[in-house]
Amino acid sequence: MSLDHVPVLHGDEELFSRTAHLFATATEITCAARDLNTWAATRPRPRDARPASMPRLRKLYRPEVLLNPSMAQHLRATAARGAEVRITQDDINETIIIDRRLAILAGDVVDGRRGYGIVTEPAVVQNVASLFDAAWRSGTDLAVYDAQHAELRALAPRVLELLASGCKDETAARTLGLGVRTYRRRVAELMAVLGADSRFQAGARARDLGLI
Amino acid sequence: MSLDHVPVLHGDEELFSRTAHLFATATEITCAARDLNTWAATRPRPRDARPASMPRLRKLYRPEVLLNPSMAQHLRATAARGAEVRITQDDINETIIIDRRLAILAGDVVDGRRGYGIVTEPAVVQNVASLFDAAWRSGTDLAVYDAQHAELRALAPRVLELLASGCKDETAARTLGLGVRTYRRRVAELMAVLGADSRFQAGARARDLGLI
DNA sequence: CCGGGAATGGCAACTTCTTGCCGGGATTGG
DNA sequence: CCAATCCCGGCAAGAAGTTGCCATTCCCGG
Repeated sequence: MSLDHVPVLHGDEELFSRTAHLFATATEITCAARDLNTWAATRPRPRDARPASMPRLRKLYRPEVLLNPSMAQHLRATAARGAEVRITQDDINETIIIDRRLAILAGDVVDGRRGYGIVTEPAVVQNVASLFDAAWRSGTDLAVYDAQHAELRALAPRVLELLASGCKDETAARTLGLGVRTYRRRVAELMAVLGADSRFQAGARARDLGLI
Repeated sequence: MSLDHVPVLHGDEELFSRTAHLFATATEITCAARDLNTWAATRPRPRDARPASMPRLRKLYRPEVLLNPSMAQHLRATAARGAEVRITQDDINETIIIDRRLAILAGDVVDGRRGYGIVTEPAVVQNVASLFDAAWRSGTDLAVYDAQHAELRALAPRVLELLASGCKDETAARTLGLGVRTYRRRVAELMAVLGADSRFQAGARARDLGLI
């Protein structure tokens, strides 16, 4: 197996222009992402007046995407159009798998363009698909997760703002009219959703997601 | 004085195309910024083969820009080309003042484009210029500041990485081969440079500056 | 009206961070 | 070589954040 032959596309435009025909003919698309910067945001919907050969769409995201109202709304709309959307706590890699025969792996951003590795080697694609399946099984359906965390998201923007302002928990809690214990509960939940072990990490991630 | 007539340009391209002639004929330009995303980064140098009518250039930045090696290098190069560069702890607004007659005030980012307010009203421009002067006087010359904080910047990237990894101070210190006390000194210095009161804020700001 | 479940917030024990203090080792200038 | 200085890192007191526990309250379905 030659490991040195993985074509890499640079930037979203190149990705879209070179892979559009694959999406057009696909019957099963699975998609995993840590945020919406990668796939969906820049490609709102390929062509939503094409319900004839609607492929099976499975989308797997990390919970923090739901903290961004517009991202959350986008996902709900996607689900409403027939896609299966799940949320997982797993530390997933950003991946698209088409018909279990081709995988697109998002890489690092270089010079403002993200690299996308195109994998066709069947054995590798199968492995990637297995990893996806495992994460998929561990995921929660969007609607369920959504309901469970409704009250968190209601408060999250203000909590984030207060955290970003640098004030102490005591101050922030009073500002929100909450007890310190409850405020800290919200912060802890927020950090769990962000997958952050420390407040520093939470701050970085929140900024990353454009939540502050 | 009518407050409702401040022309606003949207996005860097529009700003550059509409104000290029102003920069070309200016004899004194002052520039304040919290980071290099606003002015300098996207406009490396207007035309550096034009030393004939070199205007007086004063640039004032917040210390955290120096944490980014490429930003720091850019500033040093700017200073080497004859600009006066200072560092201030003040919470400055992003501003350009041309010949003390026109001020360009950076505003918020909307739809990915930053708004730039163009102010020509003499009284307002004078006020803005006074604010700038005050901050300028409180600033430290780049070379001096640079020397004072050399050893911090050497360690900063690794400290930031460890903070971003979410590990405890104990772990991070040992990873760096430092005592916990020293590691915490570095973190405190870093937070001071970032102007952060909490680690959450520091994380957000670090991410903001692209330091992690 | 009553019992169950969920959210709240006070309490408290612990952990983690923050900082001043200070002695010891390295560096530098005389 | 000595002294001044700087940086390091242990110590410790105190502040801030983390979490389990639990009584109280509210809401809801029975």
